[in-house]
Amino acid sequence: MTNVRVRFAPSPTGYLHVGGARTALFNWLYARRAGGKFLLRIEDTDKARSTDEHTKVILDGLTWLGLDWDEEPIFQGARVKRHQEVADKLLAEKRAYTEEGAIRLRVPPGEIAWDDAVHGRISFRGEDIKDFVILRADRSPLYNFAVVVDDIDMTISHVIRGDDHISNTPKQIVVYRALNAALPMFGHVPMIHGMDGKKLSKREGAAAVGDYQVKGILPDAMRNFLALLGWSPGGDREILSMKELVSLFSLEGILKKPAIFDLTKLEWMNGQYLSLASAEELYPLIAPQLEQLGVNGNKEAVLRAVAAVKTRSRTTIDVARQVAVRLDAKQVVFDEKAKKEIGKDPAGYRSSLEASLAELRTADWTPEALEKTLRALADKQGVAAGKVFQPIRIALTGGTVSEPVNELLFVVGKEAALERLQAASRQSPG
RNA sequence: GCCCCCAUCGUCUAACGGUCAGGACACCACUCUUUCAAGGUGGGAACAGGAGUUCGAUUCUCCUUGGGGGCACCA
Repeated sequence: MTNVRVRFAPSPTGYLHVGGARTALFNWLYARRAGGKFLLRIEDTDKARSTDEHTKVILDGLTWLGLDWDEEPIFQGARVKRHQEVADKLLAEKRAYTEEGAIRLRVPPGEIAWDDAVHGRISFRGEDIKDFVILRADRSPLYNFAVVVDDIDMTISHVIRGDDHISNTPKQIVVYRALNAALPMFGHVPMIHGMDGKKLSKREGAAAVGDYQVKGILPDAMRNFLALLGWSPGGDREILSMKELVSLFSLEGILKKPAIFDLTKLEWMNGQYLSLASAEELYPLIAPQLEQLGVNGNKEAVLRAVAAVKTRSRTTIDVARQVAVRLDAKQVVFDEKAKKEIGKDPAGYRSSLEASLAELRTADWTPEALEKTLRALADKQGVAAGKVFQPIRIALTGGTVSEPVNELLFVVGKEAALERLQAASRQSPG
């Protein structure tokens, strides 16, 4: 048993920012590593901006990333009575005073320092900090006060949060002191910046984890990528499972400098996870997207197509698009490169397809047999194998990139493939 | 303006006084191949600057510069 209790305390604003998601992940990893509790507190005191729907977005985002929590989430808005009670107590003890109806907490002079888990010792001076309001005239509590009251009541042992809270920490320490409560361990993790070096904004594509879900990123990849932004287990490890992350995580491994969010590397990592995943695992993610594209194929066919294309894909959207092309001729769109290839020699393109068709009609429809058949055809005609393969690839997919053509034929299926080749050999596309 | 934090390839990072400063993404070249956004091989690419401490600093200290964050009766 440990008494490690960490919390993630987002304010529900309608989306889970990647920075917040990473903070949640670090808290979660720390809790799980230590065998402690991971708790949630929703900072919903700003009623104008917070709704149940907004809270749900946060919870869904965490769930998507594979993060679970241990007790029912606490809602800060439901605790105002408690905040008022504590503020009144401080007032009675003369640690706070009234000013224009509001209650203001005294900040005594002297050093206010703590040993930060990621930065080491950080020190402020009480003289630099003004007495601050903890309860408004309408008796609603303020953030820096409410968080501490809640953290104390929840017996939070470690407060791991973004760097932007460093300058809130001395104020919060003043509250802990006024309440005679022991300080938790504070750890301030650096921010995540966009490619411009500034705070990550929606302008650079996506800033919320839900956006990446929509973009076709796998949760495992997202989690792996996020974990490595501002944290390192040391050494060269890159692809790390949830289990490995838990066993390797430590506060000491958190870097001090802000990290820049590199979408390209996220997509690369996603590609790695796509290659690793089985078609069966990917199926539930691909099927809805196919439906959206208006493609219906039986599961067997979809699985075969997924297996064929996932290695060459970076997102599940890529996968779905390519699967769609293989299952439904209507999804075939000729891209620029393909048109250019055909344009070089339209007659040759068609005659090559006709020759292949003649052989394929009677061929055994297995990848091995198909390759033999087509290579034999190329030999017979005295041309490079590519002359035979490439027109088929273009006719079948509308593009110049795919898995090996024999596998492609197999995935599309005999009947459909022959139809498409037949059609392509008769007319050159747009 | 005041307070605080930070500083290794373009980006993510390794290094915890002695390394030809390593890996990954991206990029380039070559290679494999029937194409590639796949595989393989190789290449260019960094210790912000200046003082110290030390036999020896990327590593420790200080300064400068640069970047970031915060200075609410927001969270």
